[in-house]
Amino acid sequence: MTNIKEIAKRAGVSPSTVSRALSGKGYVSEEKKRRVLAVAEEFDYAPNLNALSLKTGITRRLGLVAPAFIESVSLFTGGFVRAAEENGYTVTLFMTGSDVSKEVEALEALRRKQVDALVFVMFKSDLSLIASYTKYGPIVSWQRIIHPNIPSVFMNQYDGYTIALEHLYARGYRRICNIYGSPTRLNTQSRIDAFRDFCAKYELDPLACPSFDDMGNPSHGEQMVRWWLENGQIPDAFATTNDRVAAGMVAEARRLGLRIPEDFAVCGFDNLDFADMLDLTTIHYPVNEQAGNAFSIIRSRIEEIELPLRPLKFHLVQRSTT
Amino acid sequence: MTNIKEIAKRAGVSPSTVSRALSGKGYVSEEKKRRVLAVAEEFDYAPNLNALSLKTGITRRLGLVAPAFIESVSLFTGGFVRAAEENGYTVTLFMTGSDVSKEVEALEALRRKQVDALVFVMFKSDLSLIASYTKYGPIVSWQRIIHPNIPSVFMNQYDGYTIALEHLYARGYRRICNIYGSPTRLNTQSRIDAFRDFCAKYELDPLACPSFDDMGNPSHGEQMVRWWLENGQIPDAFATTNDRVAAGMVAEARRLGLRIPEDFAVCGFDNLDFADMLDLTTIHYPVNEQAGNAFSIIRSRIEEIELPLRPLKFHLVQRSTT
DNA sequence: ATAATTTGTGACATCGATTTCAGGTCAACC
DNA sequence: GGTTGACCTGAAATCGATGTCACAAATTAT
Repeated sequence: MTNIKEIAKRAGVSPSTVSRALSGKGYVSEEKKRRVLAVAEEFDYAPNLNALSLKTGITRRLGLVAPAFIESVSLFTGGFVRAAEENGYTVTLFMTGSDVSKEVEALEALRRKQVDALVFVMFKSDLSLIASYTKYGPIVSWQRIIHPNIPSVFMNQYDGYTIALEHLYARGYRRICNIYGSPTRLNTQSRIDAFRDFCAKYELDPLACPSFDDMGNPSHGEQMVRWWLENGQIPDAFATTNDRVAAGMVAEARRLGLRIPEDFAVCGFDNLDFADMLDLTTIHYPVNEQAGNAFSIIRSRIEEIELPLRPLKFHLVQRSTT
Repeated sequence: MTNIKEIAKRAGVSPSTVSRALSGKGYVSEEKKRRVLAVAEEFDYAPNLNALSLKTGITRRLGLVAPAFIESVSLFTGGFVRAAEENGYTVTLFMTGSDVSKEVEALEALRRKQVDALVFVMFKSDLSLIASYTKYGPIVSWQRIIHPNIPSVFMNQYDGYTIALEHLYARGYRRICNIYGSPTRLNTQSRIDAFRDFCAKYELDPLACPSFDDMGNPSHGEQMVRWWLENGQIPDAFATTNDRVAAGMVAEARRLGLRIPEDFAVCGFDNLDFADMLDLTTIHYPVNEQAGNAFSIIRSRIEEIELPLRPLKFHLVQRSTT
């Protein structure tokens, strides 16, 4: 274990001088600097980051809290880690399985100074509980929330959903069915608003087709197709929560011998990897870049600097399901 | 910042006694113990983990090094993080983008005691370079390698590939085409062996159908389909590197109006999430459990204990593409 | 020539914990 | 009564870095 003291002894100087020589801060004579650098090189010196963290109170480690590493989370994680590493930060993972006690463990890690800040991809805890930890470091949320101390990097899905609806309309579909996620999420409300405004604009009857709540998995998509086959005429098109639901619909339709988009059209949301494989029309959600913004917010708080956030936009990726 | 000294003062004892009271090691009178615990509670004490790491030389942090968070990596990561967290470890991510210098950064993090051990999901560096860091902590590889100091948790794909081939044979396919990954990987060699033995067993002509190397992405699968349409009669069935290639084939076939499995059958490998959505027959690879084994190896080295590894097996998941 | 800076260096305190060590009390045992 | 050992406690060293401070030498300014 070559530490700074060891190097100091070998180079015939004090530990303070070694520290100065290596960090480049403060005055050190050229000659001693050379000697220290040579010795450090020779004895393969590497600073102990734990000592540094203890001394400075800064770890340059960020915690990312997510329920599981399903695809959209992986996308976010990838973008976040890239941004972090480019700026000399490192990312520590906390996997909660939507278990509140695991979320608390992540919060405790912040309190115990294992990480400098946290980003919650998704959480179940009370917002007030999470907020009570902001005194230990910045906390950012991807999940759309409103709280003075916890910035959230959500994108307003009103715009994205409107793009989907306009696209379906342009393709000639008139009986459009909405498949929503959890009604308690703010994003769902935005989508409902988007649909209402869309109907008003084109003078469509918003009641011509029911909406469905709490859909999110492929199995929900499968159920949806079967439900319509048993309960009346299937709508022209479906605007869905996400690609996973849409994928379930496409898969079930194929199994049942239905044709897409002739029998019904489907538009996904997110543009995950597999959307391409399924040839699914979808709304591209720039998750990667958004994760970069989450990092920028955290960094600007930690380093107390202004950082610009990249403006992000949804856009349509048309494929063969509409 | 309530530290142990603060608690000591408030409780009217020495820091040593506080430490003993909280850790439960050594003698402390019942009365002082109660007092210390009460004060710690009251002042919301939480130990500083950096101080602990510095003192003990142990961080209980593990590094996971991967090129990117594509699906199979996410699966591995999920399994690894779960196992780690269950045992009081935390996982820090290093994303390399297959860049050797980024791999070195992860190795340096081990040297600087930011993590206690590393698991490489995949790497490009020289094995000898990585091996030179094993003196700083255990290093485990998922990528199949052979090195005395770096255990690798690979599964022999001979067995898995044989299952795929036997299945295709049982379904009546005789002209079977192999789509391999990188020929330098040991797993590819195992698959080639599996195919040779398979042909010998059923007296098939191993030259009746060419094999393809270096395939790994959906786009490769698409190219493959088009290549066959231009270059002669398409084989009965394809055994592929992974689900991604298989997905590309399925997608392209649908686009071109080919029927699967009538025009050709496809068997994937890995059983990733989207295989289900595509209704893809594939070989299930227990990545999750294997990640758990990777953790067990690391833990057994760190804590110097014996831990059993779970025996893992490939199995077929039949869906509609064969 | 003297005052004021700039440069260069090491001793020492500090970050926040654990752990060793030395010393003290008290009961039990021979 | 003296020895032994369990119980209890706090001072001080330690982990490995940084940074303040005091002091000295060299350089520049007045």
